[in-house]
Amino acid sequence: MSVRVRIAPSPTGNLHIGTARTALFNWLFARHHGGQFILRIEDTDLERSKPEYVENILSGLKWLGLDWDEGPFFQTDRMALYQSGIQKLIDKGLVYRSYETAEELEAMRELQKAQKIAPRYDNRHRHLTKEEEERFIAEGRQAVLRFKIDDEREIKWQDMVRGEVVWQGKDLGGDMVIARASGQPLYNFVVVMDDIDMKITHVIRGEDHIGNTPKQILLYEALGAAVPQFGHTPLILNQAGAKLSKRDGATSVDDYRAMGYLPEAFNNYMLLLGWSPPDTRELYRLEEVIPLFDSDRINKAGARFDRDKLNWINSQYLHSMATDALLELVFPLWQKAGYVTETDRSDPWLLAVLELIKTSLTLLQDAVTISGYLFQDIPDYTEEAKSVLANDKVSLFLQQMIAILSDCQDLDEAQAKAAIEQMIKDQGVKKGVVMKPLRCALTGDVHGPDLMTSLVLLHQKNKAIPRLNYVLNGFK
RNA sequence: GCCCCCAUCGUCUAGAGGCCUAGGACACAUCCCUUUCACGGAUGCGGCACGGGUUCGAAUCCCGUUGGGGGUACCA
Repeated sequence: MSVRVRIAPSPTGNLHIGTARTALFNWLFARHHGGQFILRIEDTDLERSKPEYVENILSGLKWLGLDWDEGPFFQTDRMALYQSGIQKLIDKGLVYRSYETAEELEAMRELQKAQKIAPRYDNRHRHLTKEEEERFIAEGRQAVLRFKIDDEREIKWQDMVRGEVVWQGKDLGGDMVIARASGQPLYNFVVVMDDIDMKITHVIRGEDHIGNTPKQILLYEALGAAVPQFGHTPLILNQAGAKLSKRDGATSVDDYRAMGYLPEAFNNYMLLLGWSPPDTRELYRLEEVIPLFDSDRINKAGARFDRDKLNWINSQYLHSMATDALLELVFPLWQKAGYVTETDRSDPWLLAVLELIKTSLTLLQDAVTISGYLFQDIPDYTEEAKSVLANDKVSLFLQQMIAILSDCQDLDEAQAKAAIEQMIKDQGVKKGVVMKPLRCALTGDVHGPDLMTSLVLLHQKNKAIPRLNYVLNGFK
Protein backbone atom coordinates (compact mmCIF):
# COMPACT_ATOMS: atom_id res chain seq x y z
CA MET A 1 0.00 0.00 0.00
CA SER A 2 1.35 3.36 -0.95
CA VAL A 3 2.12 5.89 1.72
CA ARG A 4 -0.36 8.71 2.17
CA VAL A 5 0.31 11.41 4.73
CA ARG A 6 -1.21 14.78 5.37
CA ILE A 7 -0.71 18.13 6.98
CA ALA A 8 -3.89 19.41 8.55
CA PRO A 9 -3.49 22.98 9.71
CA SER A 10 -6.25 24.91 11.32
CA PRO A 11 -6.70 28.39 9.85
CA THR A 12 -6.90 30.13 13.20
CA GLY A 13 -3.59 31.91 12.74
CA ASN A 14 -0.67 32.33 10.38
CA LEU A 15 1.38 29.29 9.41
CA HIS A 16 3.06 28.37 12.66
CA ILE A 17 6.64 27.15 12.85
CA GLY A 18 5.48 23.95 14.51
CA THR A 19 2.96 23.30 11.78
CA ALA A 20 5.60 24.05 9.18
CA ARG A 21 7.99 21.54 10.67
CA THR A 22 5.27 18.91 10.86
CA ALA A 23 4.55 19.67 7.23
CA LEU A 24 8.24 19.31 6.42
CA PHE A 25 8.46 15.92 8.14
CA ASN A 26 5.33 14.68 6.43
CA TRP A 27 6.50 15.98 3.08
CA LEU A 28 9.88 14.28 3.45
CA PHE A 29 8.24 11.08 4.61
CA ALA A 30 5.96 11.06 1.59
CA ARG A 31 8.75 11.87 -0.84
CA HIS A 32 11.06 9.30 0.72
CA HIS A 33 8.47 6.57 0.37
CA GLY A 34 7.21 7.71 -2.99
CA GLY A 35 3.83 8.45 -1.44
CA GLN A 36 1.33 11.27 -1.44
CA PHE A 37 1.33 14.42 0.65
CA ILE A 38 -2.13 15.83 1.22
CA LEU A 39 -3.17 19.27 2.45
CA ARG A 40 -6.33 19.54 4.47
CA ILE A 41 -7.59 22.71 6.08
CA GLU A 42 -9.27 21.99 9.39
CA ASP A 43 -11.75 24.80 9.55
CA THR A 44 -14.49 23.22 11.64
CA ASP A 45 -14.02 25.90 14.27
CA LEU A 46 -16.23 28.45 12.58
CA GLU A 47 -15.60 31.20 15.10
CA ARG A 48 -11.83 31.21 14.90
CA SER A 49 -11.17 30.22 11.29
CA LYS A 50 -10.41 33.04 8.86
CA PRO A 51 -9.85 33.05 5.09
CA GLU A 52 -6.75 35.23 5.37
CA TYR A 53 -5.13 32.56 7.50
CA VAL A 54 -5.86 30.00 4.82
CA GLU A 55 -4.05 32.25 2.36
CA ASN A 56 -1.15 32.66 4.73
CA ILE A 57 -0.82 28.92 5.27
CA LEU A 58 -0.91 28.15 1.57
CA SER A 59 1.61 30.81 0.66
CA GLY A 60 3.88 29.80 3.51
CA LEU A 61 3.96 26.16 2.42
CA LYS A 62 4.63 27.23 -1.15
CA TRP A 63 7.42 29.51 -0.04
CA LEU A 64 9.03 26.60 1.76
CA GLY A 65 8.65 24.49 -1.34
CA LEU A 66 6.49 21.90 0.40
CA ASP A 67 4.24 21.14 -2.52
CA TRP A 68 1.22 18.97 -1.90
CA ASP A 69 -0.18 16.30 -4.16
CA GLU A 70 -3.83 16.61 -3.20
CA GLY A 71 -5.91 19.39 -1.77
CA PRO A 72 -6.33 21.78 -0.23
CA PHE A 73 -9.45 20.13 1.10
CA PHE A 74 -11.71 22.07 3.41
CA GLN A 75 -13.61 20.36 6.14
CA THR A 76 -16.46 22.79 5.85
CA ASP A 77 -17.05 21.37 2.36
CA ARG A 78 -17.36 17.87 3.67
CA MET A 79 -20.23 18.03 6.11
CA ALA A 80 -22.23 15.39 4.30
CA LEU A 81 -19.45 12.90 4.87
CA TYR A 82 -19.39 13.64 8.58
CA GLN A 83 -23.17 13.33 8.79
CA SER A 84 -23.03 9.88 7.28
CA GLY A 85 -20.36 8.90 9.80
CA ILE A 86 -22.42 10.17 12.67
CA GLN A 87 -25.43 8.24 11.39
CA LYS A 88 -23.33 5.12 11.19
CA LEU A 89 -22.33 5.46 14.83
CA ILE A 90 -25.91 6.20 15.87
CA ASP A 91 -27.08 3.09 14.05
CA LYS A 92 -24.50 1.05 15.85
CA GLY A 93 -25.65 2.47 19.17
CA LEU A 94 -22.22 3.89 19.90
CA VAL A 95 -23.31 7.47 20.40
CA TYR A 96 -26.10 9.02 22.41
CA ARG A 97 -27.72 12.35 22.97
CA SER A 98 -26.52 14.21 26.00
CA TYR A 99 -28.48 17.13 27.45
CA GLU A 100 -26.29 18.78 30.06
CA THR A 101 -26.09 22.52 30.17
CA ALA A 102 -22.74 24.25 30.22
CA GLU A 103 -23.45 25.23 33.82
CA GLU A 104 -24.09 21.65 34.86
CA LEU A 105 -20.86 20.49 33.31
CA GLU A 106 -19.03 23.32 34.94
CA ALA A 107 -20.49 22.43 38.33
CA MET A 108 -19.53 18.81 37.82
CA ARG A 109 -15.93 19.75 37.16
CA GLU A 110 -15.85 22.11 40.12
CA LEU A 111 -16.96 19.31 42.38
CA GLN A 112 -14.40 16.92 40.97
CA LYS A 113 -11.71 19.49 41.44
CA ALA A 114 -12.77 20.04 45.04
CA GLN A 115 -12.60 16.28 45.60
CA LYS A 116 -9.16 16.26 43.99
CA ILE A 117 -10.10 13.75 41.39
CA ALA A 118 -9.43 13.95 37.69
CA PRO A 119 -12.00 16.12 35.94
CA ARG A 120 -13.97 14.03 33.48
CA TYR A 121 -17.46 13.68 32.12
CA ASP A 122 -19.26 11.19 34.36
CA ASN A 123 -21.35 9.69 31.58
CA ARG A 124 -24.49 10.73 33.43
CA HIS A 125 -26.68 10.86 30.34
CA ARG A 126 -25.50 7.61 28.85
CA HIS A 127 -28.55 5.72 30.00
CA LEU A 128 -31.35 8.25 30.03
CA THR A 129 -34.88 6.88 30.25
CA LYS A 130 -37.42 7.94 27.71
CA GLU A 131 -39.16 10.05 30.34
CA GLU A 132 -35.98 11.86 31.36
CA GLU A 133 -35.13 12.58 27.77
CA GLU A 134 -38.61 13.92 27.06
CA ARG A 135 -38.42 16.13 30.08
CA PHE A 136 -35.09 17.63 28.94
CA ILE A 137 -36.53 18.25 25.51
CA ALA A 138 -39.59 19.85 27.04
CA GLU A 139 -37.27 22.10 29.01
CA GLY A 140 -35.90 23.24 25.70
CA ARG A 141 -32.48 21.70 26.18
CA GLN A 142 -30.28 20.99 23.20
CA ALA A 143 -28.42 17.72 22.94
CA VAL A 144 -24.84 17.12 21.88
CA LEU A 145 -23.77 13.74 20.56
CA ARG A 146 -21.47 11.74 22.75
CA PHE A 147 -19.40 8.78 21.72
CA LYS A 148 -19.22 6.01 24.32
CA ILE A 149 -15.80 5.33 25.75
CA ASP A 150 -15.31 2.12 27.68
CA ASP A 151 -13.50 2.87 30.94
CA GLU A 152 -12.16 -0.67 31.04
CA ARG A 153 -10.58 -0.53 27.62
CA GLU A 154 -6.87 -0.42 27.23
CA ILE A 155 -5.70 1.29 24.07
CA LYS A 156 -2.20 0.85 22.75
CA TRP A 157 -0.35 1.62 19.60
CA GLN A 158 3.14 1.32 18.24
CA ASP A 159 4.23 4.91 17.80
CA MET A 160 6.69 5.51 14.96
CA VAL A 161 8.68 7.86 17.16
CA ARG A 162 8.05 6.65 20.69
CA GLY A 163 7.48 2.94 20.50
CA GLU A 164 4.58 1.41 22.39
CA VAL A 165 2.22 3.89 24.02
CA VAL A 166 -0.52 2.61 26.31
CA TRP A 167 -3.60 4.48 27.43
CA GLN A 168 -6.41 3.49 29.77
CA GLY A 169 -9.97 4.19 28.71
CA LYS A 170 -10.78 5.69 32.09
CA ASP A 171 -8.19 8.42 31.50
CA LEU A 172 -9.88 9.66 28.37
CA GLY A 173 -12.25 11.98 30.18
CA GLY A 174 -15.47 10.05 29.79
CA ASP A 175 -17.77 9.83 26.79
CA MET A 176 -16.63 12.39 24.25
CA VAL A 177 -18.66 14.94 22.36
CA ILE A 178 -18.36 14.37 18.64
CA ALA A 179 -20.97 16.88 17.48
CA ARG A 180 -22.56 19.98 18.90
CA ALA A 181 -26.30 20.41 19.22
CA SER A 182 -26.16 22.41 16.02
CA GLY A 183 -24.88 19.34 14.27
CA GLN A 184 -21.42 20.82 13.89
CA PRO A 185 -19.00 17.90 14.18
CA LEU A 186 -15.93 18.28 16.36
CA TYR A 187 -12.23 17.86 15.79
CA ASN A 188 -11.47 14.32 16.94
CA PHE A 189 -14.34 12.86 14.99
CA VAL A 190 -13.78 14.89 11.86
CA VAL A 191 -10.08 14.09 11.73
CA VAL A 192 -10.81 10.39 11.82
CA MET A 193 -13.52 10.63 9.18
CA ASP A 194 -11.18 12.55 6.90
CA ASP A 195 -8.18 10.37 7.49
CA ILE A 196 -10.27 7.31 6.68
CA ASP A 197 -11.80 8.93 3.62
CA MET A 198 -8.43 10.17 2.38
CA LYS A 199 -6.87 6.78 3.04
CA ILE A 200 -4.17 8.26 5.24
CA THR A 201 -1.67 5.58 6.14
CA HIS A 202 0.61 7.48 8.52
CA VAL A 203 -0.38 10.26 10.86
CA ILE A 204 2.72 12.26 11.75
CA ARG A 205 1.88 15.14 14.04
CA GLY A 206 3.05 17.04 17.09
CA GLU A 207 3.29 15.46 20.51
CA ASP A 208 0.52 17.74 21.74
CA HIS A 209 -1.85 15.38 19.92
CA ILE A 210 -0.71 12.27 21.70
CA GLY A 211 -3.72 12.31 24.03
CA ASN A 212 -6.08 12.52 21.08
CA THR A 213 -4.71 9.36 19.56
CA PRO A 214 -6.42 6.81 21.85
CA LYS A 215 -9.75 8.55 21.34
CA GLN A 216 -9.25 8.49 17.62
CA ILE A 217 -8.23 4.84 17.62
CA LEU A 218 -11.54 4.08 19.32
CA LEU A 219 -13.34 5.97 16.59
CA TYR A 220 -11.51 4.09 13.85
CA GLU A 221 -12.63 0.86 15.44
CA ALA A 222 -16.19 2.09 15.83
CA LEU A 223 -16.28 3.08 12.19
CA GLY A 224 -14.85 -0.26 11.16
CA ALA A 225 -11.78 1.26 9.60
CA ALA A 226 -8.13 0.28 9.66
CA VAL A 227 -6.06 2.27 12.15
CA PRO A 228 -3.16 4.14 10.54
CA GLN A 229 0.36 4.32 11.91
CA PHE A 230 0.89 7.17 14.32
CA GLY A 231 4.06 9.12 14.92
CA HIS A 232 4.27 11.93 17.44
CA THR A 233 7.07 14.39 16.91
CA PRO A 234 8.60 16.42 19.71
CA LEU A 235 7.47 19.99 20.14
CA ILE A 236 9.40 23.10 19.23
CA LEU A 237 10.02 24.99 22.44
CA ASN A 238 10.82 28.60 23.21
CA GLN A 239 13.95 29.84 24.96
CA ALA A 240 12.39 29.01 28.30
CA GLY A 241 11.70 25.45 27.21
CA ALA A 242 7.92 25.73 26.98
CA LYS A 243 5.66 25.20 23.99
CA LEU A 244 6.03 28.05 21.53
CA SER A 245 3.15 30.50 21.81
CA LYS A 246 2.19 33.78 20.22
CA ARG A 247 3.75 35.59 23.12
CA ASP A 248 7.17 34.34 22.11
CA GLY A 249 7.45 36.89 19.32
CA ALA A 250 8.24 35.48 15.90
CA THR A 251 6.32 32.21 15.67
CA SER A 252 5.03 32.20 12.14
CA VAL A 253 6.84 31.30 8.97
CA ASP A 254 5.83 34.68 7.62
CA ASP A 255 7.75 36.44 10.38
CA TYR A 256 10.93 34.68 9.34
CA ARG A 257 10.36 35.33 5.69
CA ALA A 258 9.98 39.02 6.47
CA MET A 259 13.14 39.04 8.55
CA GLY A 260 15.21 37.89 5.60
CA TYR A 261 15.62 34.16 6.05
CA LEU A 262 15.81 31.95 2.98
CA PRO A 263 13.33 29.11 2.67
CA GLU A 264 16.17 26.64 2.07
CA ALA A 265 17.85 27.76 5.27
CA PHE A 266 14.64 27.73 7.24
CA ASN A 267 13.83 24.22 6.09
CA ASN A 268 17.34 23.12 6.91
CA TYR A 269 17.05 24.50 10.40
CA MET A 270 13.63 23.00 11.07
CA LEU A 271 14.88 19.68 9.80
CA LEU A 272 17.64 19.65 12.39
CA LEU A 273 15.18 20.48 15.15
CA GLY A 274 14.04 17.01 15.97
CA TRP A 275 15.64 14.97 13.23
CA SER A 276 19.26 14.11 12.79
CA PRO A 277 21.11 12.95 9.71
CA PRO A 278 23.08 9.70 9.81
CA ASP A 279 26.40 11.56 9.65
CA THR A 280 27.79 14.82 11.00
CA ARG A 281 26.84 16.94 8.04
CA GLU A 282 24.49 19.80 8.92
CA LEU A 283 23.74 21.59 5.68
CA TYR A 284 21.17 19.86 3.52
CA ARG A 285 18.88 20.96 0.77
CA LEU A 286 15.49 19.28 0.74
CA GLU A 287 16.19 17.10 -2.28
CA GLU A 288 19.27 15.77 -0.55
CA VAL A 289 17.46 14.61 2.55
CA ILE A 290 14.67 12.78 0.73
CA PRO A 291 16.73 9.60 0.40
CA LEU A 292 17.96 9.91 3.99
CA PHE A 293 14.79 10.85 5.82
CA ASP A 294 12.79 8.41 7.85
CA SER A 295 10.86 8.43 11.08
CA ASP A 296 13.41 6.32 12.94
CA ARG A 297 15.76 9.27 13.26
CA ILE A 298 13.16 11.63 14.68
CA ASN A 299 14.17 12.62 18.17
CA LYS A 300 11.87 12.18 21.16
CA ALA A 301 12.68 15.20 23.31
CA GLY A 302 11.41 18.71 22.65
CA ALA A 303 13.84 21.15 21.05
CA ARG A 304 14.35 24.82 21.78
CA PHE A 305 14.27 27.18 18.86
CA ASP A 306 17.73 28.72 18.61
CA ARG A 307 18.11 31.85 16.55
CA ASP A 308 21.91 31.69 16.61
CA LYS A 309 21.94 28.39 14.79
CA LEU A 310 19.27 29.50 12.35
CA ASN A 311 21.31 32.62 11.64
CA TRP A 312 24.40 30.59 10.99
CA ILE A 313 22.57 28.29 8.58
CA ASN A 314 21.03 31.24 6.80
CA SER A 315 24.40 32.89 6.42
CA GLN A 316 25.84 29.70 4.99
CA TYR A 317 23.17 29.61 2.31
CA LEU A 318 23.59 33.29 1.58
CA HIS A 319 27.36 33.01 1.26
CA SER A 320 27.23 30.05 -1.07
CA MET A 321 24.45 31.38 -3.24
CA ALA A 322 25.21 32.33 -6.85
CA THR A 323 25.57 36.10 -6.96
CA ASP A 324 23.08 36.62 -9.77
CA ALA A 325 20.48 34.56 -7.94
CA LEU A 326 21.16 36.54 -4.82
CA LEU A 327 20.70 39.77 -6.75
CA GLU A 328 17.20 38.65 -7.67
CA LEU A 329 16.36 38.59 -3.98
CA VAL A 330 18.28 41.67 -2.95
CA PHE A 331 17.25 43.96 -5.79
CA PRO A 332 13.71 44.54 -4.48
CA LEU A 333 15.14 45.38 -1.08
CA TRP A 334 17.55 47.87 -2.58
CA GLN A 335 14.69 49.28 -4.55
CA LYS A 336 12.65 49.70 -1.43
CA ALA A 337 15.56 51.44 0.24
CA GLY A 338 15.75 53.84 -2.70
CA TYR A 339 19.22 52.69 -3.73
CA VAL A 340 18.24 51.55 -7.21
CA THR A 341 15.44 51.84 -9.70
CA GLU A 342 14.16 49.40 -12.29
CA THR A 343 16.58 50.73 -14.92
CA ASP A 344 19.54 49.60 -12.82
CA ARG A 345 18.48 46.00 -12.85
CA SER A 346 21.06 44.78 -15.34
CA ASP A 347 23.89 46.98 -14.11
CA PRO A 348 26.88 44.66 -13.61
CA TRP A 349 28.11 47.06 -10.95
CA LEU A 350 25.41 45.68 -8.66
CA LEU A 351 26.78 42.18 -9.02
CA ALA A 352 30.19 43.48 -8.04
CA VAL A 353 28.66 45.13 -4.98
CA LEU A 354 27.00 41.88 -3.94
CA GLU A 355 30.18 39.96 -4.56
CA LEU A 356 31.89 42.32 -2.16
CA ILE A 357 29.39 42.13 0.69
CA LYS A 358 28.15 38.57 0.27
CA THR A 359 30.17 36.98 3.03
CA SER A 360 29.00 39.63 5.48
CA LEU A 361 25.37 38.67 5.16
CA THR A 362 23.40 36.83 7.82
CA LEU A 363 19.98 38.01 6.74
CA LEU A 364 18.87 39.18 3.32
CA GLN A 365 18.17 42.59 4.82
CA ASP A 366 21.82 42.95 5.76
CA ALA A 367 22.48 43.58 2.08
CA VAL A 368 20.74 46.92 2.51
CA THR A 369 22.48 48.11 5.65
CA ILE A 370 25.94 46.90 4.69
CA SER A 371 25.91 48.29 1.15
CA GLY A 372 24.39 51.66 1.99
CA TYR A 373 27.70 53.51 1.82
CA LEU A 374 28.16 52.45 -1.80
CA PHE A 375 24.87 53.88 -2.95
CA GLN A 376 24.69 57.17 -1.11
CA ASP A 377 26.26 60.26 -2.66
CA ILE A 378 27.84 61.23 0.61
CA PRO A 379 27.76 58.62 3.37
CA ASP A 380 26.83 59.31 6.96
CA TYR A 381 30.06 59.82 8.86
CA THR A 382 30.21 58.18 12.26
CA GLU A 383 31.76 60.05 15.15
CA GLU A 384 34.57 57.54 15.21
CA ALA A 385 35.31 58.11 11.54
CA LYS A 386 35.28 61.86 12.02
CA SER A 387 37.79 61.67 14.82
CA VAL A 388 40.10 59.57 12.65
CA LEU A 389 39.82 62.19 9.93
CA ALA A 390 40.60 64.98 12.37
CA ASN A 391 44.31 64.09 12.22
CA ASP A 392 46.49 66.65 10.41
CA LYS A 393 48.30 64.25 8.14
CA VAL A 394 45.10 62.92 6.71
CA SER A 395 44.57 65.65 4.15
CA LEU A 396 47.87 64.78 2.50
CA PHE A 397 46.76 61.19 1.83
CA LEU A 398 43.39 62.25 0.62
CA GLN A 399 44.85 64.78 -1.79
CA GLN A 400 47.23 62.23 -3.19
CA MET A 401 44.38 59.80 -3.63
CA ILE A 402 42.41 62.43 -5.52
CA ALA A 403 45.36 62.92 -7.82
CA ILE A 404 45.63 59.20 -8.50
CA LEU A 405 41.94 58.81 -9.15
CA SER A 406 41.76 61.85 -11.41
CA ASP A 407 44.43 60.37 -13.63
CA CYS A 408 42.75 57.08 -13.99
CA GLN A 409 39.04 56.79 -14.62
CA ASP A 410 38.96 53.00 -15.04
CA LEU A 411 41.18 52.21 -12.11
CA ASP A 412 41.27 48.58 -11.09
CA GLU A 413 42.06 47.02 -7.74
CA ALA A 414 45.64 46.12 -8.59
CA GLN A 415 46.36 49.67 -9.68
CA ALA A 416 44.72 51.10 -6.60
CA LYS A 417 46.73 48.80 -4.43
CA ALA A 418 49.97 49.68 -6.16
CA ALA A 419 49.22 53.38 -5.81
CA ILE A 420 48.63 53.03 -2.12
CA GLU A 421 51.74 50.93 -1.62
CA GLN A 422 53.66 53.70 -3.31
CA MET A 423 52.08 56.27 -1.06
CA ILE A 424 53.03 54.26 2.01
CA LYS A 425 56.58 53.97 0.80
CA ASP A 426 56.86 57.68 0.04
CA GLN A 427 55.54 58.69 3.39
CA GLY A 428 57.38 56.00 5.28
CA VAL A 429 54.33 55.05 7.30
CA LYS A 430 52.50 51.87 8.19
CA LYS A 431 49.74 50.64 5.94
CA GLY A 432 47.05 51.29 8.50
CA VAL A 433 48.04 54.91 8.77
CA VAL A 434 46.94 55.43 5.19
CA MET A 435 44.16 52.87 4.96
CA LYS A 436 42.28 53.89 8.04
CA PRO A 437 41.65 57.53 7.14
CA LEU A 438 41.05 56.58 3.54
CA ARG A 439 38.39 54.13 4.64
CA CYS A 440 36.79 56.70 6.89
CA ALA A 441 36.76 59.34 4.19
CA LEU A 442 35.38 57.03 1.53
CA THR A 443 32.89 55.00 3.53
CA GLY A 444 32.11 57.12 6.56
CA ASP A 445 32.97 54.32 8.96
CA VAL A 446 36.01 52.71 10.51
CA HIS A 447 34.74 49.25 9.66
CA GLY A 448 33.40 47.73 6.50
CA PRO A 449 34.00 45.50 3.48
CA ASP A 450 37.27 45.39 1.59
CA LEU A 451 38.54 48.93 1.03
CA MET A 452 40.27 48.45 -2.32
CA THR A 453 37.16 46.99 -3.88
CA SER A 454 35.03 49.66 -2.27
CA LEU A 455 37.30 52.34 -3.68
CA VAL A 456 37.10 50.94 -7.19
CA LEU A 457 33.35 50.55 -7.02
CA LEU A 458 32.87 54.06 -5.72
CA HIS A 459 35.17 55.52 -8.33
CA GLN A 460 33.25 53.74 -11.07
CA LYS A 461 30.19 55.65 -9.98
CA ASN A 462 32.16 58.89 -9.58
CA LYS A 463 31.61 58.90 -5.87
CA ALA A 464 35.17 58.63 -4.63
CA ILE A 465 36.64 62.01 -5.52
CA PRO A 466 33.60 64.01 -4.34
CA ARG A 467 33.76 62.26 -0.98
CA LEU A 468 37.43 62.98 -0.55
CA ASN A 469 36.82 66.62 -1.41
CA TYR A 470 33.88 66.71 0.95
CA VAL A 471 36.10 65.62 3.81
CA LEU A 472 38.91 67.98 2.79
CA ASN A 473 36.44 70.84 2.78
CA GLY A 474 35.50 70.16 6.37
CA PHE A 475 32.45 68.00 5.58
CA LYS A 476 30.89 70.59 3.30
C1' G B 1 -4.83 17.00 41.13
C1' C B 2 -4.86 13.05 37.37
C1' C B 3 -2.91 10.94 32.74
C1' C B 4 0.86 10.77 29.06
C1' C B 5 5.67 11.94 27.05
C1' C B 6 10.73 13.19 27.74
C1' A B 7 15.89 13.62 30.06
C1' U B 8 23.95 13.60 26.74
C1' C B 9 28.04 20.30 26.67
C1' G B 10 24.46 27.07 27.46
C1' U B 11 21.56 25.38 22.63
C1' C B 12 20.63 21.52 18.57
C1' U B 13 22.35 16.67 18.55
C1' A B 14 25.58 11.58 17.56
C1' G B 15 25.54 7.44 20.61
C1' A B 16 21.08 0.61 19.84
C1' G B 17 26.32 -2.83 26.50
C1' G B 18 32.72 -2.92 25.41
C1' C B 19 34.56 1.09 19.31
C1' C B 20 33.50 6.72 24.67
C1' U B 21 39.56 9.46 27.53
C1' A B 22 31.44 10.63 25.11
C1' G B 23 31.77 12.68 18.62
C1' G B 24 29.74 16.89 15.56
C1' A B 25 27.28 21.81 14.90
C1' C B 26 25.83 26.73 16.90
C1' A B 27 27.27 30.12 20.63
C1' C B 28 31.57 31.71 23.51
C1' A B 29 37.20 32.43 24.10
C1' U B 30 42.14 32.55 22.01
C1' C B 31 45.25 32.39 17.81
C1' C B 32 46.16 32.60 12.33
C1' C B 33 44.68 35.22 7.82
C1' U B 34 43.71 40.60 7.22
C1' U B 35 43.97 48.13 6.72
C1' U B 36 39.10 47.34 9.59
C1' C B 37 34.60 44.50 10.12
C1' A B 38 33.21 40.06 8.31
C1' C B 39 34.43 35.34 5.83
C1' G B 40 37.67 31.28 6.27
C1' G B 41 41.16 28.15 9.17
C1' A B 42 43.16 26.24 13.92
C1' U B 43 42.85 25.47 19.06
C1' G B 44 40.21 25.72 23.51
C1' C B 45 35.96 25.92 27.06
C1' G B 46 31.94 22.83 28.17
C1' G B 47 27.81 17.47 29.06
C1' C B 48 25.84 11.59 30.10
C1' A B 49 20.19 14.96 36.25
C1' C B 50 20.42 11.77 40.80
C1' G B 51 20.02 6.98 43.39
C1' G B 52 19.59 1.93 43.12
C1' G B 53 19.86 -2.53 40.37
C1' U B 54 21.20 -6.16 35.93
C1' U B 55 26.13 -7.29 33.81
C1' C B 56 32.90 -9.22 33.70
C1' G B 57 31.54 -4.30 31.68
C1' A B 58 26.29 0.83 31.23
C1' A B 59 25.52 7.38 28.46
C1' U B 60 23.25 2.94 26.44
C1' C B 61 18.90 -2.18 29.77
C1' C B 62 15.38 -2.22 34.40
C1' C B 63 13.27 0.33 38.81
C1' G B 64 12.77 4.65 41.62
C1' U B 65 13.63 9.92 42.57
C1' U B 66 14.06 14.64 40.67
C1' G B 67 13.40 17.91 36.81
C1' G B 68 11.08 19.56 32.27
C1' G B 69 7.16 19.36 28.77
C1' G B 70 2.28 18.08 26.88
C1' G B 71 -2.76 16.97 27.78
C1' U B 72 -6.89 17.05 30.80
C1' A B 73 -13.22 21.33 26.16
C1' C B 74 -19.73 21.42 23.15
C1' C B 75 -10.77 24.42 20.42
C1' A B 76 -7.78 22.41 16.84
